[in-house]
Amino acid sequence: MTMSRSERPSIHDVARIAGVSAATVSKYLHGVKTIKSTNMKNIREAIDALGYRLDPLAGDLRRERRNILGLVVPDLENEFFGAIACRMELLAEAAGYSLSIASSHESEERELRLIQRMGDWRVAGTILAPVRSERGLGAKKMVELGMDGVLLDRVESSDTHCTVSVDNSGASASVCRTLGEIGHCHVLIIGPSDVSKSARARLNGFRNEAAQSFPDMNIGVLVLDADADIFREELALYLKVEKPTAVFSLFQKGTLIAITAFRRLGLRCPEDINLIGFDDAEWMQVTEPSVSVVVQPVARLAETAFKTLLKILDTPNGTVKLHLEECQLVLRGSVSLPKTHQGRFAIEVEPKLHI
Amino acid sequence: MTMSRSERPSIHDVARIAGVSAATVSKYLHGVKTIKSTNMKNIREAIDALGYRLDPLAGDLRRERRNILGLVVPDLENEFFGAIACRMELLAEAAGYSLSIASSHESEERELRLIQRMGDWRVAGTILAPVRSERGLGAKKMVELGMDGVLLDRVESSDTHCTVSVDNSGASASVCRTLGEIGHCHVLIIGPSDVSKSARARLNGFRNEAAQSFPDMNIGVLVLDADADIFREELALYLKVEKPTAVFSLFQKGTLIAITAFRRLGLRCPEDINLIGFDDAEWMQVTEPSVSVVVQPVARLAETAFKTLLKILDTPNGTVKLHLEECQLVLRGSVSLPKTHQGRFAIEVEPKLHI
DNA sequence: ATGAAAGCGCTAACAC
DNA sequence: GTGTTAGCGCTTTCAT
Repeated sequence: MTMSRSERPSIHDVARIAGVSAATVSKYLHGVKTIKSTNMKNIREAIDALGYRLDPLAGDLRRERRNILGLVVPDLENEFFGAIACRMELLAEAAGYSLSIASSHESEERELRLIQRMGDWRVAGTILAPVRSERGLGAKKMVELGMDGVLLDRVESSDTHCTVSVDNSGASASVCRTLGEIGHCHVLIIGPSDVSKSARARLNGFRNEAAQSFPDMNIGVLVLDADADIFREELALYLKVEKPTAVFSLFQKGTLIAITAFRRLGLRCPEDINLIGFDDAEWMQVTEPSVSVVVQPVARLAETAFKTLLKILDTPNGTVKLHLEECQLVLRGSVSLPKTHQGRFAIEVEPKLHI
Repeated sequence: MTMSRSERPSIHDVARIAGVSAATVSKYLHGVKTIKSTNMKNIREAIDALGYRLDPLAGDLRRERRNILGLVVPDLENEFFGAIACRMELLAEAAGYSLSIASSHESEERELRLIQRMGDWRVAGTILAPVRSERGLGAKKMVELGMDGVLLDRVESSDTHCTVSVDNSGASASVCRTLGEIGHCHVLIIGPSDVSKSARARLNGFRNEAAQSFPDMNIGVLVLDADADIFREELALYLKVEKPTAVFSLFQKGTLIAITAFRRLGLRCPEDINLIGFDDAEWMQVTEPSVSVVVQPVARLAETAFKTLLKILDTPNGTVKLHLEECQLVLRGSVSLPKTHQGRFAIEVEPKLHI
């Protein structure tokens, strides 16, 4: 009773031992119910005896559509995308797919190559969190190759893709309203160097809300375009000279830099200056003061993107659509809150530490 | 000039158009030099005309050994393993492999299933960062399935696998020496609930060094076994009652909790109490005070593990071996440093902020 | 309810 | 140098 010629038993080995054909074993393995029970028993026993396991790769080669999904994120070292990857992994698994995870290391050229590679693997669908936007190199390539997929997180609406993103603009408007209502008339916004869609949406969301609700608000903008240390000095200079009463950081790194800048200037927060950051992190609850932040709904983001992808795979002619997930503004020690406050977004004040 | 029957051109389409056989195209694609230059040209043109791309899956099915490597880590949300995954991705790519990344979500049962799955895919080799240790479910399964691979990061030496890890024990000894030389006689060590090999090595490394060099040092140990908030209260109670002069946290979360506990008790750091944490993070340079830490050499860890794996794939009978990578103790504000200090490990005092 | 046969796209042995 | 042939391990008609 020897195996074909390879190390590992194939479906034919199982078939031979069970006294049926490979086709029947294949059916058994795929849950086809119309199999004589004696055969089922024989097959089961043969599988156990051999320790047989289906080779997903071989199946995928034969199948019209492969059971593989691709995920491309800008950076796996980033906790946010790490969390996204974690969720996707579970979701893909639950849906019977393998997930191929890759990261573009914040390079659009690499993003392009990764999309190409996903295409090479003929993945059934791809979730792309682009480096830049829905019009970046990767998204274009997906169209060019006719690949199904959804765009995630640094995107606005697109007419070629379904996109899933956080409501950056709305969340920033909420931040603006919060600061405005407290009475801040001069806010400095600090943003990342890259011109990612989300950063721009955050900036514009704030500006538009200010223009509408607080026309007198003075808004400064500083962008980190070189070294972090240089940026910190620029920031310190601005704080010293212009004396804004609040800082809104559009990205985690900026939030960190702002705190260190405050400390070096001897600025007390929230007494001398207030701070709100976009995107939460564990350490932000531990700094002195703890940082008020816009919390992004990572899990919901992943789920929406995934469900949308499955829907696209089901119905290739689905409508192209933008999904927006709402954020939550969590106020902590870095903002001096007045007695009453109300905003369109959920606001949680000094929550229990979730470490 | 029609393609076989599939959407995408196959190697046969290229062959037909170029007027050669598929075998020749295959050779061309794999860099075989002995091809008539007119044929090379024709092949190149056919490939361009069709937009042909090699299907790695089909090739892998045929090949004796697949060009896929597996990476299993405990948690992708964890920056440390995110960084590991990032490096591995690049290394695998450079070596001509696809990398399949999966995370066990800190569950040994899941780890087992993931190893099984890597086996199903017949990956050429697997890098496993186990949930528990070199004797966990995943490592056992690898042996059972005869899978080649190396174990990474929560491991000591094993006689079934090559293992790559940080010198936890040595780094902790260095921490012990540092604290002892400063004059601390009562140190509280806080550890994670899980009984991971690294946590145990860190604890023992400290204890052994203390036993040898500072026999009078009083060492308390507190383990986080339930909720973080409960743990913080236990910690606060210990600090208040036992009054240790230094805390050594074996894990990031513990470091965070220690800082908040200090603040709530009104303990000034480093005046009233010193703190050293194992494993660095960006925010640790921003807290007040900044946290002294043992920095793990992530990049070197990944490289060593990867190189070791390649060596194993080359020479199946290589010697089983433990690779230890040295850590670096970085002293920041949370430790009150005396004038002179020397240790076996590199010590960097108050470095420039790298944000 | 089952099996024979064809083939997914590629590679490898070997003959020419 | 190049082509022929024979699969890799599986799925999928389609006939029985």
